[in-house]
Amino acid sequence: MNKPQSKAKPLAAYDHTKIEAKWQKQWDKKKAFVVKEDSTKKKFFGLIEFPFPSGDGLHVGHIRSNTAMDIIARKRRREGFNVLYPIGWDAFGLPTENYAIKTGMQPSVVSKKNSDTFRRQLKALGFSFDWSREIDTTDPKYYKWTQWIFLQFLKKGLAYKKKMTINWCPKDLTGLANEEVVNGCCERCGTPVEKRDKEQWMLAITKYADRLDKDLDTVEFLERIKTQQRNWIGKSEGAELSFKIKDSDKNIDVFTTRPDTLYGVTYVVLAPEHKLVSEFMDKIENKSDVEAYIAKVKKETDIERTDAKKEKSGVELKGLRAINPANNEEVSIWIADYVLADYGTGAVMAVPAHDERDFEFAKKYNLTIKTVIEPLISKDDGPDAVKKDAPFVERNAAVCIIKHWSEDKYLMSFYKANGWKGFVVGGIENGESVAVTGTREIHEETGYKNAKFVREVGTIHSKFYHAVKSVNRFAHFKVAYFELSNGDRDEMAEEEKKLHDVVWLSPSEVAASVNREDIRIAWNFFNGKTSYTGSGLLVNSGSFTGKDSESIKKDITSSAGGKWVTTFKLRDWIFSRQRYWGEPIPVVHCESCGIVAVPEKDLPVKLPKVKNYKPTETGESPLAAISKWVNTKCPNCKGKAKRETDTMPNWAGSSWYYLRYADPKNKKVFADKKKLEYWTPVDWYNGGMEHTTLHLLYSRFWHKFLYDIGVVPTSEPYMKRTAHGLILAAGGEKMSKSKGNVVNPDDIIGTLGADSLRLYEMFMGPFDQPIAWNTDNIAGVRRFIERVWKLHEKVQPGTVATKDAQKIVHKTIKKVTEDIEAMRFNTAISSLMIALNELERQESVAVESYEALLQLIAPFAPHVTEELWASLGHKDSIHTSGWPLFDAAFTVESEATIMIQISGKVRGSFTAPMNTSKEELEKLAKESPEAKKWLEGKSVSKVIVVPNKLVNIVVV
RNA sequence: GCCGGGGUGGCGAAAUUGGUUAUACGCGCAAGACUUAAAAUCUUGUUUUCGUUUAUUCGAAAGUGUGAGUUCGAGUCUCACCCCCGGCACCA
Repeated sequence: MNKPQSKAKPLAAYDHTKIEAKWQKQWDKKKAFVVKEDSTKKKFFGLIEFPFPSGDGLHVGHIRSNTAMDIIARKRRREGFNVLYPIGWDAFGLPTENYAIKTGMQPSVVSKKNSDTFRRQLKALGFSFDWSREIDTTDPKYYKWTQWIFLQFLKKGLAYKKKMTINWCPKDLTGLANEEVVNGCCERCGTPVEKRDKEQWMLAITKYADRLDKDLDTVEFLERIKTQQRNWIGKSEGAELSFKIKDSDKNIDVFTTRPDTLYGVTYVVLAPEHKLVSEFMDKIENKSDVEAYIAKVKKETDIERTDAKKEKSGVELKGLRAINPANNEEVSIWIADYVLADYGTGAVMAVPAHDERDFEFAKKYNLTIKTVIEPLISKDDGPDAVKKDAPFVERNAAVCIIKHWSEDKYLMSFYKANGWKGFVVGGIENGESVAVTGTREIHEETGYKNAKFVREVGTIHSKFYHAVKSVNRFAHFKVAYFELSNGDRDEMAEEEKKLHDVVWLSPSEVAASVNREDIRIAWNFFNGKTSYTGSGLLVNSGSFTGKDSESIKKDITSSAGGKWVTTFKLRDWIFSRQRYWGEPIPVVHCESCGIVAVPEKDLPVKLPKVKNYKPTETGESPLAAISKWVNTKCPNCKGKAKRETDTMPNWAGSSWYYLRYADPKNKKVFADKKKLEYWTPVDWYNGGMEHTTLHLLYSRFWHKFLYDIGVVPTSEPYMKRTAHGLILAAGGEKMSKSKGNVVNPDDIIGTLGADSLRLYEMFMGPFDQPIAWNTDNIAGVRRFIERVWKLHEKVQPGTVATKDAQKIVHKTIKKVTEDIEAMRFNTAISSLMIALNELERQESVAVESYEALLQLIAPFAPHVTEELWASLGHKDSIHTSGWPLFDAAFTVESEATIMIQISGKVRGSFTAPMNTSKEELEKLAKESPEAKKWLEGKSVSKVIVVPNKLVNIVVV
């Protein structure tokens, strides 16, 4: 260690422009952040999403993410890690191509110009990137390996060509992947997508669906990222069952997660596109109706078709009947737009009693609704939770819904003890009917004499612990509906009056008061507006009647000859784009051999330079027009062949770029295995939530594939994934060029400096939360930097740090160290400000205190701290100095302030040594003047003492 | 509809695990100091209501989206509801 020799000479005024340029040059020259593999050191691979170099220049959002990871990277370096923090350009993509078309420039030229701007801007922010590893996805030396990976997919049969209906963007004139369609519109330009039938290259991501889902358990991703990916993959387990079509040898296969409701099937529904519909068309009696309906559905767009709010429609296939495999019952067959052709088997069994959509459909077309499940509510928490060791006692009871004789109001009992409202309930005696029990109980509990039984509504079962009787109760509530014919009423018995009042409520008031699940279900039953979709006890279900619906799903499935299967919502990845600016797909179409892969030795298949790369209306890539490039020889038979003219989506290059960082210049392999073993996996990856079901999912898929073919050492690419919140424009809207509300970082760097900008973006709010830009607030962090600069004047060589100064410094070390790890940058900076305020109050500041402060600020504001560090006489960079450690002796208080509370209200405080005994604290509190004042004339009923915190004296 | 995240001063936001008089830190605003003046800088103040004092002051109560609950004690826990943001959505 070199000894600092502070001269305590006043520094010149803080000139950010000079300082920032000076140190950036210096770091570049010294290759301060260039790393090599070093087996003696632990590695840390920190990653941010490499930017797409758009013509708009760097966005303040990039800075938020990059600064956060820069702070972490700088801290790791100083903790002794060998840190890889790389950068590159994800430069293929439509905006560049569109701009090139508009201006007549070559996309490669536009791209180069844009990445030059980005590089200049990133360097101006002082990020500690290893610039020697810079990569560019549009560099043939890079995309050679993107193409190579594609060939491996092809070899394993995971890349395949298929004619299918795809989403086509009429503005960008290209096909899109499912992940790129947002609410039926193109993710990039917002144009509603169209359907087109096209030959497409596909990647079989569905083969990895289960692992992509399951392996989320092995990585440290933010919970919301995991949920979102799981959602998207959409794993669902259920039964596949076959309904035979009567008088034929064909079956309708259906997928269901609720085989327990099989006995409640009253019809089956096919998607209008289902192939059985056309196969049986001649047998359908109402053929013309059916054909008309199919034609109508085909005309609808995806958005119209899948709007859940739209009223469902359908038409019966008359003359066809299906047979329920469970009980051989015949049911009708329908086609309807609410059944999707491409999910499950494209057909469903309809159970209107226990499925919302089926219910709605059945109501509309007057189809049978057959109840096969009665709700069973089992309390598993609270004081009435079922006790494992207590016996069950069954009991039948009537629940009475009672209507007023003249108004649309219903009777409820208001229980005075707990404020609950409920319907009149009474035990059913042996052999008694609900009607008899109900009428009797209504009279006993409410006094009303003329209740008339109208109908039974349904049954609800309930299991709970009956504390008074010390048994578990298994109650069967029969819900019945009564109407009062008039208001004739006897006086309520005294003991009933004590328990509850009688209140009349309107239907909406009833709905608002039913906060217990069983009462709510009873009320819903009565209203008949919804179906019961929960679990419970089976009825009308043959040999399964009386069983618990959850536990017999698999049994019912096998008894009906079905099988238990897993399905996914995830679809295979549409990998072709009909545009110029992407990696050419490295295959040729040979007249005699068909599709032939370009030999690996011939990679890369370079993008030809052309004059016109405008996309075409025909759905053919512009490359198709370049006959010189297209016409080639088959590598196999040397016969005539044409090159594939579709290109890859821009998600291709980004699916493996982090691997290339480990060995960016390798010409023999995409990355040397030893280097991969040293650097990968990525330890910490920060990026945007918008990539969760795109880039993040795609790259996990590629990585797993590369792992399977043995070329990468781990099965997951990223150990940890975090996400930053979006930076919005001042009004809270998205920043966009068209709205003219984009903040240009160059301006701020010019006026206030990169350090201020970095500090502001970290201080503006919680890192993971979206936040609106506010230029005024940058002044605060700029002042902070200036005050740190000025504090230098108070640094005197001979000064011994006071106890207070030491305490605040060590507390700050602790806080900043912890906050950086948790990405709580805003509170880390706030604690640095508090420390500065404290040190400014000192007469003079010890060198060690000031140094510690600078060392803590350094990751946030690397330039000004480097300058001040040097001014203290240090020859080595502050960014190679060890990360400060705190001494617990200074962070633990020796005295505690004890609050005096009287009946929970704070009335005063006193100080006492740490860990003073409870008895002592109580004594001290009672002797305090505040206590004396507030306790006068009162008597103490209870005293609560929390050591080191408070004494609460409760009085009456 | 379902799944996440959130609702605290004029604004961005703090508040270990329920417990040191809620609003740290920053912005803004107000007053003062310095200055011929302004900017910059520094100092002080800045939740609301009520009462009190000529005034500086002093005192009380309420207060973290709404309503209830648990507790000696709730921004923090429970229940119901309202609103905002993000994702998924006729997924069988």
